[in-house]
Amino acid sequence: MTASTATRDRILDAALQLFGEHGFRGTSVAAIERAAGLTPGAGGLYHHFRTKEAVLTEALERHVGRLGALRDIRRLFAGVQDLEVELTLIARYVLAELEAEHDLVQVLVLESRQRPDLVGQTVERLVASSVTEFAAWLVQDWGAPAEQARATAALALASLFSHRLISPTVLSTEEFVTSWVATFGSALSAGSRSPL
Amino acid sequence: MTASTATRDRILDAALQLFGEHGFRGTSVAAIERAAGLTPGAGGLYHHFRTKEAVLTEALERHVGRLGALRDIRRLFAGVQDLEVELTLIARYVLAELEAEHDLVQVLVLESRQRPDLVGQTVERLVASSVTEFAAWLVQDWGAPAEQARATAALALASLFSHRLISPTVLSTEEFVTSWVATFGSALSAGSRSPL
Amino acid sequence: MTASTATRDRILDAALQLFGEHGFRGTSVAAIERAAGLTPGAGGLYHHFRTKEAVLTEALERHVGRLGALRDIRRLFAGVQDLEVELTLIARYVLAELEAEHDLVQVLVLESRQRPDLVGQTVERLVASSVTEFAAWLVQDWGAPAEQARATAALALASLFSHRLISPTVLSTEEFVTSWVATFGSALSAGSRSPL
Amino acid sequence: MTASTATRDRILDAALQLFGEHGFRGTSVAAIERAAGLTPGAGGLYHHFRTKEAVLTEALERHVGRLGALRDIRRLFAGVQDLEVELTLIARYVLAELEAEHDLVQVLVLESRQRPDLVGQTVERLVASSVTEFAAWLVQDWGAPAEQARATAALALASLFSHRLISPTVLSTEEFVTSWVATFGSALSAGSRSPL
DNA sequence: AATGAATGAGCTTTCATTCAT
DNA sequence: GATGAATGAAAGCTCATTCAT
Repeated sequence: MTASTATRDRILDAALQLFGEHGFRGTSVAAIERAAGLTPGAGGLYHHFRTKEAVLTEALERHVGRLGALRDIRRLFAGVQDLEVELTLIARYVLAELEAEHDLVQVLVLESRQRPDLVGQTVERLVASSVTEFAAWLVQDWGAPAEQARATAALALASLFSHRLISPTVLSTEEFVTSWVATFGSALSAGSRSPL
Repeated sequence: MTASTATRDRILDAALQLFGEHGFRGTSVAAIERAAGLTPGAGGLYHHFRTKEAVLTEALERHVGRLGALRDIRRLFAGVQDLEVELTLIARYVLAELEAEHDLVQVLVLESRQRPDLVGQTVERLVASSVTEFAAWLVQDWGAPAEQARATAALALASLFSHRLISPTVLSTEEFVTSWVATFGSALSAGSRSPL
Repeated sequence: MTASTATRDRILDAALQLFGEHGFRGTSVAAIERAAGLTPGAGGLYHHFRTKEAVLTEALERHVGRLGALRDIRRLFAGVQDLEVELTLIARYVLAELEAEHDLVQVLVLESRQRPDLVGQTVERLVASSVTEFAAWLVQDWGAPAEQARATAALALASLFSHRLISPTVLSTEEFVTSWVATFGSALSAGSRSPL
Repeated sequence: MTASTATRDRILDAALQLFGEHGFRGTSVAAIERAAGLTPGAGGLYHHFRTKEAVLTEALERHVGRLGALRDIRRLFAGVQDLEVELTLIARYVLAELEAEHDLVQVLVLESRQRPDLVGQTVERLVASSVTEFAAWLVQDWGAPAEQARATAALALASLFSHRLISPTVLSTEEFVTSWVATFGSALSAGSRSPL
């Protein structure tokens, strides 16, 4: 079972990376086996998973937990006092998470249309809970009006999600973060004074 | 020539839609032929295109021009006087364009990793020019400081690009637009007074 | 009909050459059309021939007549008096004919197994009549014993047919001819004196 | 390994035969599979060979060694004393070899134009070494003058190579051999007395 | 647990042939 | 007489999956 588990994990990691690089259809079972150190094409994968699809499902389940860390925003950044400092920390943290789980993100992007049930729901849940957490933090720690908080949180996260489209071609990550903090910092300040 | 051109166009349209739905690899030539009204599997497509890949290339070329309309921001929305009104128009316009060319956007997202030369460059050019145009508009019409304009424009467009991730699950499009206008409107007002 | 005949002939010539180069199956109708100056793939060939096979049949018929010239040995080389001189002329003539109709020879070689009825019989007839003519010449002009003449003629022609296998790698054509004349010249002299 | 090797060999044998009968292009992978006892069209062949072309290459390599036996002329027929007896043995041996490896010979003939590098060189090497061996035997055992020996050997083998064109239509194999021995026997005798 | 072999279904592409223009 | 378009059939090859060893 020890060896078994090790192989299982190697398969899952290899698969997620390959799925992220070439998509689900673009990745053959043989390629996964090769990347996991098994003989390609010999079907060794099927001792650990019933189908190729099951590999995807389990790989997502296994990795999605980590991205869930986005939900911990409130816990992680409570009590720093200064809005701009905290926003900067959050932006860097979210971008770092997205980067660390880039394979996963890529799979989610690539496969969400093909597997709305499996992947689509995962994405929705992830986005929804992140927004909710972010919004709650804005309300609790910074006294943002509830109506506005959710919308601002959604917008702020939305722009972070598109970071890869902007950086590094159009803007460096640093400039991106600075601008992000300034924009949403000022929006929040303005908002608290006179909510939309 | 009439029938020929008609079939060609039908193939291109069908292909782009299918590529957007199932990706390039996930779309068979037979499926494209069927969607274009040809006998599936009979290879009729090859009377119009040398390879399946050539279909992708031409479909992108043909449709990218339209999305290029994003570059016309300055021309379209000059002279409305009121910042909030103009921003609202812009947001709606960009979202409508993204929606109208959703097949294309989807293909760009799905295939940009597999075909960095063909698709990746297209995306980069599209994003870069949109940001540039938007920034120029901010500077010329609203006196935004040049340094800040580019960063704000990038951020504003980035959040629009992620709209589909947010709406309708988390926020309705209307709420999204309202919030977007408020956020970037206030950021710009604040920015002009005291640039970063 | 004039233009028609011209196109017909161009098709036949182009086809025979291509068949010789790439075989019957290896030559597409489109390739023949292109080589004949028609639009490839447009089926123009079918205004002149019912099928691709018919092109082969007619091309063979048309060209086989020329190779038949091998049968004219007797007429061409009667009365030169000197055996070695005449044999040299014959060798060169046969090799030149084989070279001139090399496309045809190649087709006969390539397709004789696939089409024993069409091609195989042609080859057999060609070989048989050449041998007969050559033997008759040996008997009439050089007094070779009839029993031996046919066998020697067969052997002599057989080695000429393999000339391409030998020249130029192993022997130059000149050396080949010289040796051929010496060999069969001496065989005939020896034979007439003391038949096998 | 047993089953594997058996299937591999069955594929190679089936392929060579089919290539000889219908040529390389005329033989489908499915046909080879069927002839080798695999499910036609299922691609089982590709577990043993990377491409159809690789099957040809390996089949040639595997069988060419046997035809190489033509090079053993000297060793096989040393010391029989009587020229006519030895020539008869040689003729029968070479014809038997050509007959035994008729599939191979046929492939070499059919494909030498399409694949000059793979097949053409094989043929050239085979012919050249046969001629060289035959000539050496003539020189060593029968004192033939070196200049003449090579040319006579080339001619003698050339006529054997064309045997199939002659027999059985024009001459029986027996008559062919008898005539061959007489012709080249007398040429050699004449040659030794008065070399060209 | 891993492998070599096999298979059914699918893929992209080619091609001989037909037909309306 | 020639062309553009279409089609049925088949080609070489890939692949997810199964199974005996």
